[in-house]
Amino acid sequence: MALYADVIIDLSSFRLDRCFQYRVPDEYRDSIEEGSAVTVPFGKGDRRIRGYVLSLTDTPALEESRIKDISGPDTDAVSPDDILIRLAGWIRRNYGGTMIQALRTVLPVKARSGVRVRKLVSLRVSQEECKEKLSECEKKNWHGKARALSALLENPSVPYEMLTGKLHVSSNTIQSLKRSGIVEVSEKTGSDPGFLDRVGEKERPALSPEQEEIISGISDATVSGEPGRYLIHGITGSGKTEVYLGIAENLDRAGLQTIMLIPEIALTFQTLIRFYRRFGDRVIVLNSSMTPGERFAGMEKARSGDAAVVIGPRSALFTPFPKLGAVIIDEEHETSYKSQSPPRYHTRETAAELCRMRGASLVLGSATPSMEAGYGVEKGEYRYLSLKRRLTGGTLPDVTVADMREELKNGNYSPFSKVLQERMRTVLERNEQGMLFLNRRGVAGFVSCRACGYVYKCPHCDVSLTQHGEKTMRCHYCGHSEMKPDRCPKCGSKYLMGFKAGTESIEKKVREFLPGCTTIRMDGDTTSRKGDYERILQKFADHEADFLIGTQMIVKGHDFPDVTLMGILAADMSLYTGDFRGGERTFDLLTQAAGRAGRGKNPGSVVIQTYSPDNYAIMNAASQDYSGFYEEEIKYRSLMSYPPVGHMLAVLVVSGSRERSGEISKELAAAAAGDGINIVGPAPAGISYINDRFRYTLYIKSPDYRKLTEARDRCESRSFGLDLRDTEIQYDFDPVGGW
DNA sequence: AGCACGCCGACT
DNA sequence: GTCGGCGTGCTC
Repeated sequence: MALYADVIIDLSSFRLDRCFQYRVPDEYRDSIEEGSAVTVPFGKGDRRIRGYVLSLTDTPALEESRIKDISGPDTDAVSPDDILIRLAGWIRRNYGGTMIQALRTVLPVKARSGVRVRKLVSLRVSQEECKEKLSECEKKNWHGKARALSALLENPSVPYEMLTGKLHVSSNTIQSLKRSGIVEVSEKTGSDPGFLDRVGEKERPALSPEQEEIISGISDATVSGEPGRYLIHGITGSGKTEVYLGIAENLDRAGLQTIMLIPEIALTFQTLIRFYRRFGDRVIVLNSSMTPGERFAGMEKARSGDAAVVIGPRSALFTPFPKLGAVIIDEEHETSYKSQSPPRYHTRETAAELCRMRGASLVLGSATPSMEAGYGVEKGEYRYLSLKRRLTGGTLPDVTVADMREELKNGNYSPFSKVLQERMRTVLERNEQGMLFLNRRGVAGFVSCRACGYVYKCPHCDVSLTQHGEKTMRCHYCGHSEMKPDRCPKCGSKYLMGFKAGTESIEKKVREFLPGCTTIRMDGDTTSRKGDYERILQKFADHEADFLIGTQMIVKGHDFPDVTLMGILAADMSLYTGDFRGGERTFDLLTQAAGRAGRGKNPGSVVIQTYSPDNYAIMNAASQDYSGFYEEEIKYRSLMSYPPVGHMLAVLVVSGSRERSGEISKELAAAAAGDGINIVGPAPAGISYINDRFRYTLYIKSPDYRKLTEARDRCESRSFGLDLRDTEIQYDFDPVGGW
């Protein structure tokens, strides 16, 4: 009966983003179904190309003679099931791009190759002997050996790359340990982390009543067929991971699987080990260092139902489990959950859709929930659960806000306030450690008054203006521009400046200020090579420097027990980056930064330096008050109709000439126009010129998301009639991070 | 995307 | 006369 198949061709061009009809030969009548990956002849030369059958019919849509036959099933490709196809369709509709791009993001690559040989390092001596050796190494300041031994003490066997990679033990060091007969190096093939069978059972931590309640609440509801959406709000160290484990375990008992998502590069050995201890080889781990073959093996294991949990970054959302119980998104507010290439999907929303389709629960976890999650709670779409107690000990740090306007008034022109200077001295005297955090997001630079803190903002969009050239300031949303005046309109001071300072100059100033102190710098420049990041953190953990100076990357990281001071040098930098998420980003960064100090025995202190001490993001971060921040921020979003209250579609036009970009973006703006939507711009993009190409952006706003997808459809149909050679158009719904 | 067809300039 | 430039249009 099904004679014809609507096939989507595996070529990502928006001109081919539609179905082509093929005949299903008799011999494949049974084997080809909806979702099947097939090989079809395409184009003049009938070149063989992969396609996916989206639907089957028995009526031809065009002349019989023009319809070609399917060559056969494509066994080198994975065929998506109907849910995955529907999810891909949903992604295409909601985030733009082509259907084939959506399918490609949802499907694993089939490649049975490149299974690496993994080497394992394990202990050849008893625990006691190892402990002795460890203290010996510590005395002799053999940091590398000490790290290796303490890892081996925790786990009888550790992957070789884990030691050389994350823990930065050189292969020489391992050789030396091997020669002295303390460890042995064995090999294991296959994609399973081979040390599993040697990971000992460890006693489970006792659960707090809070944790128990959350675990059973979520898993009972899910198992009994009433999946829900939850937000777990809990500070670092409040035991979120234990809750995730508990949920996954309960679901597993009921035969349901769990997808555990973590931000990019955030998968620590510790987290991993905890999942392995609980689930053994029924955990699938996905990470960026895996070959396509290993990834595919993981997906097959999931499909077969042999696994209980998958842990990985956003792409792990598409793991084909037979019976999905829950998707857990840890650190849900992290920006890496938004894809930055088409289709620019957001993991949180896509997971919500997947869970809806599959009857699974969605669990978000964060110490500083996104505005989207908070708003979801407010609207009753998410159930709010909180973990208030800090289980791992350590006291909340004492936070001081230093008003840099006052410092200037008092003649302090250095980048360090008086308080910070004092605390830095104390750190050095007590042989403790300090971190200095320079927020360098938003390179372009806002314009502010150093005397009173006044910041120039767009009169229409209420985001900070950005300096362009010597004399002009511009809004990245609507293109509004004005001259930079000589004097501050509020206080008349002439200390108006675009904000800039680098970690390098700060490092120099620290050394000048405290001669004899040691510093390490961590930023884009010092972490260009693979492994630099871990190496620097490890050096600092080994107390090889008194101060660590760096950008946002120092905020996330392991606990440093000796760190008692966190200095945030310019809290304002992330506040005024010319987009509407500045406040949220600042609150998140400051809260996390504050949490870095005082993780050990000694109490910590945090100094936040700012020109806007009464800004609500800064004030609420200082008092660690999430709901206070949320209340203020949602008012602003609501007033300006920014997400999550309203919705916003960014359209980026890139072309080789400024005029063409401008013209095309104007055409699209005209095409997008419609009822209930508001068009802002077009204007030159934040970065208006890169790689000899000119970029314009256009923002389309509406309280109703559907109106935005409709506007996008109008733009797409209009663009068929435009000459788009040398031109690229990208769509980004509810953007995170700018262009 | 890739490939053919097609209509203009300098070459064995 | 013909080889080759890439602009234009189509692919079930």
